[in-house]
Amino acid sequence: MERRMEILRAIVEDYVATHEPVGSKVLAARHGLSISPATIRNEMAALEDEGLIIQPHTSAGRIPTDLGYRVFVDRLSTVKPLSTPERRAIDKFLEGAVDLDDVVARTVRLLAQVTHQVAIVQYPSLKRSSVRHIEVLSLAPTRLMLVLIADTGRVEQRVLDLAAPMSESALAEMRTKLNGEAQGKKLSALPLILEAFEKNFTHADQKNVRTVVSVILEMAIEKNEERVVISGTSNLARHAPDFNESVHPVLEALEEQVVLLRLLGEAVDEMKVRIGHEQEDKKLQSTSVITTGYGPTGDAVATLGIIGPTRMDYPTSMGAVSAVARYLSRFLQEEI
Amino acid sequence: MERRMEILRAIVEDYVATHEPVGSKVLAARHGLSISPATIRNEMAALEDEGLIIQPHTSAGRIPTDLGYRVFVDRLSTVKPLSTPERRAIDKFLEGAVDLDDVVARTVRLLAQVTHQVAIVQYPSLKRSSVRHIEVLSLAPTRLMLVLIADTGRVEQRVLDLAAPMSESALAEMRTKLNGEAQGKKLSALPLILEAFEKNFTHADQKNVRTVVSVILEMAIEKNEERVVISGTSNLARHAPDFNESVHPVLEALEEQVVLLRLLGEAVDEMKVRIGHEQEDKKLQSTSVITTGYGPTGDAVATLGIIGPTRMDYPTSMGAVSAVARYLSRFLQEEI
DNA sequence: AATTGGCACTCTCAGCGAGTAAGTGCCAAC
DNA sequence: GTTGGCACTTACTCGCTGAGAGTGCCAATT
Repeated sequence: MERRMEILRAIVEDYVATHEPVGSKVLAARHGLSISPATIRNEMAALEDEGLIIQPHTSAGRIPTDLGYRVFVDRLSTVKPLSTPERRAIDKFLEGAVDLDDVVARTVRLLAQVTHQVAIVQYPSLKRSSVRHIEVLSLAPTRLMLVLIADTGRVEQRVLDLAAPMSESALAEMRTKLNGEAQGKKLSALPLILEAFEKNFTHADQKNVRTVVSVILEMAIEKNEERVVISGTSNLARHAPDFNESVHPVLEALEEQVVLLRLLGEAVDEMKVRIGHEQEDKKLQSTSVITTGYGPTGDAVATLGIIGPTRMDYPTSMGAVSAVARYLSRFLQEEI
Repeated sequence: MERRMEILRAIVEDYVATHEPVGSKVLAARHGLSISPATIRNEMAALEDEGLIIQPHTSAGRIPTDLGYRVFVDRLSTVKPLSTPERRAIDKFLEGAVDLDDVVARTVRLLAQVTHQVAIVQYPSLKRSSVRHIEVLSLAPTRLMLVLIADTGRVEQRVLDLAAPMSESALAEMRTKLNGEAQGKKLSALPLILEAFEKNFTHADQKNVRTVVSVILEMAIEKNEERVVISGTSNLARHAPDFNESVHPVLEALEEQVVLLRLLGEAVDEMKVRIGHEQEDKKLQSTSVITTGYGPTGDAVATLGIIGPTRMDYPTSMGAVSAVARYLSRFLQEEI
């Protein structure tokens, strides 16, 4: 049994490296297995019965099935660590970042470059952020700008029009009370906290305050609650033949925010690998996705990952994803 | 001569529609040209001498060269207007937009959808914007946030750390004077205007003020001065065989901001078409690019456009690009 | 002088058959 | 349980051929 798994491992590694179905003879030769091709053939027949490998046609070697990759990945004890120059590259890539947008943009490019796959990085989730500061600016008598700054570094802003002008003193009062109520609180708690907020104000101001509160809630909860950036789509075309006929459906799927968000899922700490048909999305069933959470505090506040052909180098890719997430978390902790 | 151009037009239209080299016989049949295939063959030989069409091989029909498309486009007197449902779709697409980010994001998706090509939209250029408001927020004793609001709707923000704390009154003074100096001025004029700005302050504050000014200049001039968004890359894969062998280099080029910016060029009002090898970028020489400027005031403050295979429907695509730019300009004028 | 029909010529493309190489499954021997 | 041997299956690569498309050119026509 153990030997059979060893053979599966060899098949996966060989196939990933060569992109060609692997036969019993080359397997015996190339890997240091001290057994004959005939024995390997017997084991291969068993592996095929178990649904872990198939032959594309009778006279060809074997290739792993999605299930085969799954077993391969599950039996991995360690992911491959990055090389020193790679680690240095990460440091250099991140070091000049000036704000969150910049960090995220750099990270996604970095991840695409290191893995040679499509990379996706989610912004820290507003849901898991707390309010650091809410600012209210008066741009014109009936026009305000709201700026919401979260502890994860996210900054959301919106311009809004008021029905009636608001005095500078009322504005200042609102600003103070708003921060008094909201600072340090989870964004997801804001609807409850600000429910009757306008009661604190004179009747004349209540309508305006209500408008402001509704926009704040919109920023915090409804609107682009989750943001995702993507990079390295050209890598898809590089291993084009891997995808059933065409990269088109894959590209199409990656253009939809909804799909990406579902792909990343709820942010959790441990690394997740979804292989081929384990994916719900039909268009992505010739791809595998590796994701992991990241966050300044150690708790995951968002997810990042890569998408590539099912025939990918899982140990190396998993190593890269995990390393980039770790570097990013540390960077956020120090800088934001 | 006129007839010869008529034949070129027919070849281009036929080839764009069918994707197949067009021969003299079908040309005579399909288009209402009242001349015989033999005559057409003579004219075709002439067109080939002029470098406007070629045959892929001896026994095939003719296809237009880049130069052929160029002549075809230059002789277009009118672009094709959009259909009513298309126009309605544009209105509907834009109407719910809440801020500039939203408008730009919707526009780029819209343009990709209408043209079935890759769409790119540049944010209004900061260079061509004026200062509407500069805000300075105190997040912590030595930590400020600067918000720069431009008249084109762009909002840039940055967090910075001060070397020493700054009093609330000094901050207020800086805010007032900053707006006094800068409001209404072109962003490109800021370096000159703020050159000796710190002289207005007490010696104790000068260092901090200098820091703030340098960050403002960075926001206004150096950093992401130009931003570009892109959409519809999956459309590339749809007409994949059009590109020399692979979409890979094209996708690669489109991932580089620098390339995109060069592609869009300086914002100018009139529509520009660049065809195949007219492009400087080697990777894009199997594509054509259609761009035009847009802006709330009628003056172009930025550029938008599409990228597709050289074999594209120019009249329709040009119509769509121009229409979307017009709608966007009007929307910005009303809303921002 | 321009246009047209006819025709020989060229070239691609699809289909076919044969030979080759790879790899398997099975069986008998170890 | 492992191994070597062997017959069998199948994809892939050529070269070949015939069909089809389209041209260029020439002589006849208007």
